[in-house]
Amino acid sequence: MEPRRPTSADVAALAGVSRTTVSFVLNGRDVQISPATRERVIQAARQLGYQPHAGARQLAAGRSHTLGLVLRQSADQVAGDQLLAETLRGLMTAARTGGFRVMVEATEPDAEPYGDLLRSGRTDGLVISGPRRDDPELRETAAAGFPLVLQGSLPGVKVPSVDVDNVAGARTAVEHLVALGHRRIGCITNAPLAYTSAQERVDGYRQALAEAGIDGDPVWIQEGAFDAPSGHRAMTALLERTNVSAVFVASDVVAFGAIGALRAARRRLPDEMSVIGFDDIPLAAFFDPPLTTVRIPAYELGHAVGIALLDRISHASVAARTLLPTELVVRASTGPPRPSPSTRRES
Amino acid sequence: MEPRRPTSADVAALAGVSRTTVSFVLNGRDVQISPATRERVIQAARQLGYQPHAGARQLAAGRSHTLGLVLRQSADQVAGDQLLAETLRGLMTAARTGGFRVMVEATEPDAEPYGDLLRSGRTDGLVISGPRRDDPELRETAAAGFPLVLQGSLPGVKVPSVDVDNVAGARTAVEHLVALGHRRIGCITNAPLAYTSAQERVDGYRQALAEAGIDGDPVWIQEGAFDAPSGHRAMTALLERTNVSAVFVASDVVAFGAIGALRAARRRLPDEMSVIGFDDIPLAAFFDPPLTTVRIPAYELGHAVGIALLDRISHASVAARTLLPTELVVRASTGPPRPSPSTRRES
DNA sequence: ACGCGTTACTGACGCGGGTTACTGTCGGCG
DNA sequence: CGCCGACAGTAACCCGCGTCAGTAACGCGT
Repeated sequence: MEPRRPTSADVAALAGVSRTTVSFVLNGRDVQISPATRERVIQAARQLGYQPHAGARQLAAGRSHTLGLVLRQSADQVAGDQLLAETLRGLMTAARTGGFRVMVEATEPDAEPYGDLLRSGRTDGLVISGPRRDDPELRETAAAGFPLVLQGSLPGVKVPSVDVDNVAGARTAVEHLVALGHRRIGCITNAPLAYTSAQERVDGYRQALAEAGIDGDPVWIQEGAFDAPSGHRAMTALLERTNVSAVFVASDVVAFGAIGALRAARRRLPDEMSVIGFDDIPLAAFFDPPLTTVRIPAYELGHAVGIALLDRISHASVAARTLLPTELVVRASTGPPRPSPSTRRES
Repeated sequence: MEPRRPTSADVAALAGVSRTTVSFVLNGRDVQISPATRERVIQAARQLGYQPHAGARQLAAGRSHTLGLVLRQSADQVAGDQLLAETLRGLMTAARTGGFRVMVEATEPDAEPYGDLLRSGRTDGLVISGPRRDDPELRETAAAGFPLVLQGSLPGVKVPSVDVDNVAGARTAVEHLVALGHRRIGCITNAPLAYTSAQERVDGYRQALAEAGIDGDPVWIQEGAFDAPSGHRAMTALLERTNVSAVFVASDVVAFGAIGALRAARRRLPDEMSVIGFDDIPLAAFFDPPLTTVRIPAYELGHAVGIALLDRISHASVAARTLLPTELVVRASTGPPRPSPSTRRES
């Protein structure tokens, strides 16, 4: 027989006060309790190892003190997400400052719904990570007034979002290539363009080209899709169909595959081709060559999205859109273009 | 004004039955309800979009239907854990089959406790991931009778554990090197030997050497510590102090750093040095060269640990120790030793 | 001495759903 | 015809806590 867990009534009995007083003291309500009593209650609680029952508290107070993180991505994407752990850590840290915990739910897009997390009161709010363009459940849930915050961007949805400044980050990357002297700059996306982040990074790429007075060529842009093999394919296409001297790959993982293709084609980095990535995953510094990339502040992203959600839950005002700055990390995969191998191609 | 969420009383009213009946039907209790009534209740619940209140249910039934995942590692380790996402997915999938959700908690060792997750009733059981040798809280919590399952191994603790067969995996790796003809085989650990997994992998390495009739040299073994830089350092030491022709690196991430050191030393893989890793992280296939390694079934690991915990919670019997098999994945970083550069060293 | 406002605390209700013991009804059988 | 048991369903209590309305005691001014 286990010694039944102590309840607030036990604490009250031990401290010689009413249960109400215990509740007031432990929840730090307005000071209508004498310091002496307060201390007695606290001691009693400590002595008993009292821990409020989460369910009871939730039932009575109407709040679960739990945040939900919904991973709205395919299994492969989740598995390949190098930054998830960091983002999660940031989110948990933020949650903890508000006395919250984090519940994680991975649902393939168009598969199981997540709204029950809210409707069952299991969570007080949700962080939706990496949604696609369309998500009916998102609209419904938001319309129902549940606190939601997007991690990522989704134009046209009235939900606060926190994201990395993809456009600026991509622009920075391409500006770096331009500064090195490149004029023919390819782009491999991190995902199909239906994904907002992919679109934004391409936008940044285009902006940088425009600012540099470079006429882009649509063929310079190839689509990647989250993983290294897609980068390999895209780079192969780029080598076949263009003569770019540098490539902005909007994802380190994809860049990894792209570099593999360069290796297979016996193109040396950075002499014969510069490659700049995006994300700065933990292993980026250990690529061969060490990858120049654009750092995403993953921890801060998780933290910021957590704070935003906490604010929403407490009805504080939340910026409709928060963009976190990225940072250029120059390593060894980029350099000036070679004078000119001049293998100009037609068309 | 939001339309208050429907309660079981609403469902009961709509179906024209008592709340008790609703509860019986929705929880699938013994068949003392006529099919017609049953159907009416189900329809009513569906029509109202009824979702039981998690807190109330937890309070009444005493179970939260929530699993906790406690990451007992330093922030850096969590960030660098390439397999976490997969393991988490497996755990969530297992949880879902039992109607459970997953709550994640990352606590630095010796920092915040996690026992309150259990004592507050927020979770019905915990998966403790990657504990070190010692953890007083673990012993206490286990002794208090809370359902715990370790993901990893911790000798001497009476808690069921699920882990990868590190010993066999390491042995397989080294046997592979032996089969290629190597006799001087180094080892870089994945972590300090205080970590069980590191110790086990070294044990496997030693076993394989012994079986092959090779007298190991203590200098052949260098300690890595989770990240690539540690692998770089360890490999540098190995190059300076030994003349091994192959190295078993007990972690792909560490191997990445080790390969960096080889590159810096202008040693070509696999001609001048074979390297085999452990884990088979998503990027392993895209190393240069593609890394031969030992695959950890990360998803299955998470799934198995989840099932074990679910069993413990429902008082089913659980194996004290479950070991999942690994799989050798041969890529291009290993090959036969070169005939003999014969730079035999003394000592 | 009395009234009145504080201060310090408590009684009792309700949150929503699980569950136990009970009631009423009907068919079948002796 | 009367009794019994199975069947279908229900009333009422309980889980542990937050909280509002209320009460007792006390100080203070007149």
